[in-house]
Amino acid sequence: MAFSLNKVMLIGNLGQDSEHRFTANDISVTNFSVATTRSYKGKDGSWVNETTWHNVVAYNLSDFYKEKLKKGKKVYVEGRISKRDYTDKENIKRYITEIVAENIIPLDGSESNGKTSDEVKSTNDVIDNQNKEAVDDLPF
Amino acid sequence: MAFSLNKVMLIGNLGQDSEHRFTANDISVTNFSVATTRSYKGKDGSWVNETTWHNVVAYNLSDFYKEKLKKGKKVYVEGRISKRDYTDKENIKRYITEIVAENIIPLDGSESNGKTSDEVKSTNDVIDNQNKEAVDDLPF
Amino acid sequence: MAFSLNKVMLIGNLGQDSEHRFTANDISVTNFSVATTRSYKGKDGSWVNETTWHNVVAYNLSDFYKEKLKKGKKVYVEGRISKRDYTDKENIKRYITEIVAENIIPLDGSESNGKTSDEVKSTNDVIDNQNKEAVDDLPF
Amino acid sequence: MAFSLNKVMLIGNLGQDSEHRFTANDISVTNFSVATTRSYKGKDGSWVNETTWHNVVAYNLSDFYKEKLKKGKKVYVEGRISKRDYTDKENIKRYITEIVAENIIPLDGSESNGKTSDEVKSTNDVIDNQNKEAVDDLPF
DNA sequence: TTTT
DNA sequence: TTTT
Repeated sequence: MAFSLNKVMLIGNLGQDSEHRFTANDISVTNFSVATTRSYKGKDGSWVNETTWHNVVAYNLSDFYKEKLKKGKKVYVEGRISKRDYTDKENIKRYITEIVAENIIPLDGSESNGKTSDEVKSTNDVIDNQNKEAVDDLPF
Repeated sequence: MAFSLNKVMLIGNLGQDSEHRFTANDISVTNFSVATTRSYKGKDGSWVNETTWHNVVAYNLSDFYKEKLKKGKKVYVEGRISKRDYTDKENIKRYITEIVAENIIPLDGSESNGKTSDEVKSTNDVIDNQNKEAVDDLPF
Repeated sequence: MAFSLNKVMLIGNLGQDSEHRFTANDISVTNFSVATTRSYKGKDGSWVNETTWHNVVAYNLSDFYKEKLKKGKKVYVEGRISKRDYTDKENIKRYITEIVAENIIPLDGSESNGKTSDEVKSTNDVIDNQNKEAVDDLPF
Repeated sequence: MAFSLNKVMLIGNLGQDSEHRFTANDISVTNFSVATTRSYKGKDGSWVNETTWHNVVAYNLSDFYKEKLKKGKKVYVEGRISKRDYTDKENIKRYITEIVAENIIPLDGSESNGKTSDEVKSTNDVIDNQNKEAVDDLPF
């Protein structure tokens, strides 16, 4: 079935600097968490803030994006919901829900990084590599 | 911080009939699961189908929608990602990720249900009740 | 500035069969229009239906999709807003707003077309060709 | 038909300060334009930037949002595509495509405006007034 | 657990 | 011009 849609769009701030590693296949993997907050009026009429933390994983990000993904920075993330399970050290099966990023837009001021848009290229180009076959078999 | 975005859009099929219950506060709660499938080329060049099951919860759905949400039916769901934890019967803390539906569009043929659009009203109207204060304090 | 987002998502029905042509560069161009309808309560309390027609253009669609895009069929279209101008036969400058499709999902029953998913491939693969350089220079 | 979807999501910068007026019915109307830019590789291999200007209209915005919508500011706009026609001063029938905003998120640094989130309330609350009947009969 |  |  290729006739389905699984799309997530987030705008929020990073809780920590993003973390980077490489797989045995030399795929770059970036992880970071994004907070979104919903405000609603509670029973007593006061506003309540409810924060949700989203675990995001991005493959083959360029250094340009890695440097942008720092603690506190605001970012737009578009991707898909992915679920996987693992067994923790206490031998309990755990389930994880992650957002696999397919497009990232840094939303904070540029702080004059000296890069031209020619150097940066489109975000889409940077991330579309995730669909390469090797990535699809990553062990996570 | 109300300046964030947490949006999910799904198109997929229900794995089972939706389930309905009422809370002590008389809030109608509907649960169902939606499958989305991603196809990608595996290492050996053949197409691989990867299905993700999404748990969806909708508040205060009208009977019209409840009747549409049957096993196998295709549906569009727009909502937000919500996470909560609970302790299972073995006293293990478990985390759940759900989609809280804010808009639902049935995508299957009408099968001539005889309702006029005046009777049905807008989906948005039906679901926007979820933002009523009572709902925000549901115990789940 | 590559740090922007221009995304459109439609679910609606085709008003007519899609039309197909090829450019001098041998790029396949598909055009069709999609209706979306919004219902709202008018001043007198009765429901009013307001239909908007969206002009959609898709590049390099496979025959599989071309055959699906027939009058009356329901479809999901994801793409971007594009504007262009031209001078009509009365020498008046006209402006056109189109949706350039980047993903299409047929939403109507399959009517047993006999194709396997291996033959069909992912919609994304089919349409991602639009980003090839040749397409970006199409004379419209 | 309430079974359709017409959704637009933009992230871009305002070309000018937003403009505000009131209708005879005392509905606040805010207009502004947002630029999005797409980068693609042209035939000669160099990057080409293609900017699209989107006309956005928002109803019943609070002063808080009006003050944020200034020239150059970055903003997220979610809404629907709306088309209307009018006859210009040369008696030519013209067609306009606008984005009717249903959610707006200012994306630039807060510059310490001294408002608490309690004062600001949710963006959604601010804008959902647009669905009030009076608005639906605005003469444009 | 669905669907094509 | 579609659909429910």
